[in-house]
Amino acid sequence: MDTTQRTDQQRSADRRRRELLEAADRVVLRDGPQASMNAIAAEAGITKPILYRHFGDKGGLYAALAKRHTDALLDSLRAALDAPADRRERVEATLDTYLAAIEARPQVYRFLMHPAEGGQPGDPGFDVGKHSAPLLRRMGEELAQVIEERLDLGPGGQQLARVWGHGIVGMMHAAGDWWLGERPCSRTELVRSLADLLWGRLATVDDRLGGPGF
Amino acid sequence: MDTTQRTDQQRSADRRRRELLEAADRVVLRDGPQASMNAIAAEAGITKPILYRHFGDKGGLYAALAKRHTDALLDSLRAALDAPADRRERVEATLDTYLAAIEARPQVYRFLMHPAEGGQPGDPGFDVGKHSAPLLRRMGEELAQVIEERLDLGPGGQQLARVWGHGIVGMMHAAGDWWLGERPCSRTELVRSLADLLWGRLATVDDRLGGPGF
DNA sequence: CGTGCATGTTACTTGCGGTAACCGCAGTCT
DNA sequence: AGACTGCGGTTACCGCAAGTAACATGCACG
Repeated sequence: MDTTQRTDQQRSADRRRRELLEAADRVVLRDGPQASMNAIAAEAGITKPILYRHFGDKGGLYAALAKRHTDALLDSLRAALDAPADRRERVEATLDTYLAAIEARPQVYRFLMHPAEGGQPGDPGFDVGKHSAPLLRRMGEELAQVIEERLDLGPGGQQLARVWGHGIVGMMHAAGDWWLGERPCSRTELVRSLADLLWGRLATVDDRLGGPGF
Repeated sequence: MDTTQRTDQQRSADRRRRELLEAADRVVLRDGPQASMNAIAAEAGITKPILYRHFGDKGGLYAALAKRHTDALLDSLRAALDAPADRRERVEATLDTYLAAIEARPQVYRFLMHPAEGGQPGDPGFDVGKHSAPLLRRMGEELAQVIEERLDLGPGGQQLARVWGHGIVGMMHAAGDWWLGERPCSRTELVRSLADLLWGRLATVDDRLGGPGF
């Protein structure tokens, strides 16, 4: 019964944790990445120290929250990647899925990408080595794995796949970020342009008249 | 004489400003993106309010500092872009230049990429819409311009060039960030892999045996 | 009943961005 | 000379957010 009690407690703790995460989600969706711990606690109907008991520090809460969204997004991306179509179509579907996601919930997206990692706690041991958003890294690694699994890249293929994974993800991210800010064209146009880039059009397009090309 | 006096003052103010920027540079190089205004002021041998008189707020100082480095980096990139060689070589040179820069001074690079934009001033009007690092945007626009100037992309070419500019820059950035953290290969290898990606190898490589390719 | 133990609170500390108010010294005007 | 002004500088402060210590409460178990 000690065990049953433990599990009971653990269950309730997990439920609580989820409620807290959903509250955090709501407030982040409303206030953006600058959501304060106080605000999140208030939204959850409790006070700060409980948050800290559950998540350690803000980074912990961020990590938990990010994991949820990242997992969800990665699931969508995997689905697009696994669709029964040719390579180009799958690439386009994946790009479109990502762009649709960031378009649908820009606030969450910004939170994931810009954790505002600066730490000014008395303790300077905050991990400064952490820099870019974990989301990018995870997407990069994931894509790398898919590439490596499915394409025959020859010797050194694993490394090449990782470079490509991170590179493609970065391309998607930067273009998406820019597009989200300026909305210079439709989503489908953007997808086509990026896919064209990935398909090597940069290498084959002609120079402009009167000078050496790019 | 009013004018001469004004210019004198302006000169000295500009000199001061430069000194301050160099001090800020030093401390950012030492402490990373989390450098505090106090620390910067101390390094410059003065106190906070002067910094604020010169730069308005932290964002202003960041912007000034970022402009310096961004300008310098963009100059290098332009040089690489303008080298007398064929397109592929120029692309590789550009990638290598960027990677060499971030490799040489990772702290500055992190500062530029992650301004820790969160604003908690009493004034809530802080521009939350600003998100990703201006450096990325500027590089993207710059590259877009070069692409648009030199390549004949047909109708809609300007838009395509911008997408590509931001996309390529993002690819470079994400791959570089990952590489800087894990150092999985040499810089030249990374450059080759990225250039291969840009050259459309993704589209032409064979599927792995036994399943549909990526 | 009292003893754990998890849950919750209030009240505090620290450190940062940002500002107000004051200081002192050049030069200038009368 | 002596009051006026502008500018580089400082101290001392506000507000706010992260994070913590210490105290309160409810509930199972012996």
